[in-house]
Amino acid sequence: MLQNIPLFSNLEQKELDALSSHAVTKTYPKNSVIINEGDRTDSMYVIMSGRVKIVLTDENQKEVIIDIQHAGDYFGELALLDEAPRSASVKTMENSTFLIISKHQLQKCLREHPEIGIGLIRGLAQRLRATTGNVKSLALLDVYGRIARTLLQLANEEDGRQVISEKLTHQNLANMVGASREMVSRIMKDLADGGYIKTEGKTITIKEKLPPGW
Amino acid sequence: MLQNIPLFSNLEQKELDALSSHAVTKTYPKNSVIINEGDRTDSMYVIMSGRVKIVLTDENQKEVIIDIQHAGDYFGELALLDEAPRSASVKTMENSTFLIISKHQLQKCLREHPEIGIGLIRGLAQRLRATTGNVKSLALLDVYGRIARTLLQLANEEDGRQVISEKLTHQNLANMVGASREMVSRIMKDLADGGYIKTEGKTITIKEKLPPGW
DNA sequence: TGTAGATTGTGACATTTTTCACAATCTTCG
DNA sequence: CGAAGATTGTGAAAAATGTCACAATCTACA
Repeated sequence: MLQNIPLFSNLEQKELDALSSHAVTKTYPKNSVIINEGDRTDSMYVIMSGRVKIVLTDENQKEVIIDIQHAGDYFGELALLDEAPRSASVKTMENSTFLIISKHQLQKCLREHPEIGIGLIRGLAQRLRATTGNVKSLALLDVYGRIARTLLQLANEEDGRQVISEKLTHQNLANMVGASREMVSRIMKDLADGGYIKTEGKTITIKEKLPPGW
Repeated sequence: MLQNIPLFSNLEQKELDALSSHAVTKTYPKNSVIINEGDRTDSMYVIMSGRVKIVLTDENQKEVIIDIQHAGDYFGELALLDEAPRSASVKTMENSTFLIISKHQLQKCLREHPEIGIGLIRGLAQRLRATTGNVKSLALLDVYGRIARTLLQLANEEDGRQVISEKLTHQNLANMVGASREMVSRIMKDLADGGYIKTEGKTITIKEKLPPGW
């Protein structure tokens, strides 16, 4: 299973076995909290199946979703680099199972396979760029612009069409762009009415280039 | 000079010499653009003197300031990790001089001194946490809250008082929190009137705990 | 030391976004 | 299948924030 994960893909079979034999596999039901912002836990999690959201939460439980991850993705790796508390929470959006690798275990593995470290760092750089992009959106775009950007980022080319297969409620989208659920509903409706997107079942297709400023 | 920079502080004198002898020192006047978001340059810059702002810019020149850096700080290190274009621009806020280290040069140095890599990574982790905190503010706090948070972050303890020595215009602050200059003026005035902060010359003192929600 | 340019303060309005309150659909799963 | 719970759509009103337009200070430097 691990060999499908880019981060570990160039480990040999026996290393993979070593890693997974020392790691714990655990399954959580939908809506479980896996990591709590502020906690001082330090394991890294590889998603074997399911889906999670990485969130920042308010004292009033208002949340921002900074990422949604799927099987093959991993989170919690920041704890490897310092002793700081968790910077975000992670919650399952579906029944999900994880491979949980302890900091100790992973560090051992890193010493033997420095190339994993490189991968980890590259991933970190990507996350920083993505998060920086988020700041840019939040500070410079209005709600419409943020939604448009988010939709485009979620979309994958599928025979000439940009398709979003991620199952998202308006509330989810709202939490991703830092806006109210109602605002998202209205804008999604406008986009659909304008012929820019089409919702079929749970997938959204972007039909035309989204209008730049509306 | 380099030995005062934490990142390089545990290099021996001759390494420092080697690094700086292969690096270029350059001075730029106030308001120069050092790095342009989107460019594919890949040097790292150490600030020897002066002050810069790391900014994200709009097509209409509206900007967000994601960081302000001083002598001893460094930027541009993300380019070491991948081939991606610059994720932000850097502009001098004052006449500033930099030590410019090429990617090639730094990589050589890294091979000989892996501990520098560790420092670099730690710094990266910190930046990611800081940027994540920024997203949280932008998405969950109103302008007042974002200003309060920014002021507290800029402040340093100085004989029992929280003092901000950074010289900031309201426009700067506005660009840091993603708000209009006028909004910042009004809120700063309210804070002063309420006795929460006091501006003396160019330094701001936070007199009392800032009211949580106002 | 003056003065041009930058910065700040502020009222009046315009715009954007949120909030509230329901009704109307969907979905899920016992 | 059917009911409970989630999700969506929408109008009206409130709240937050931005914009504009100046006047009043500051500040830097020629």
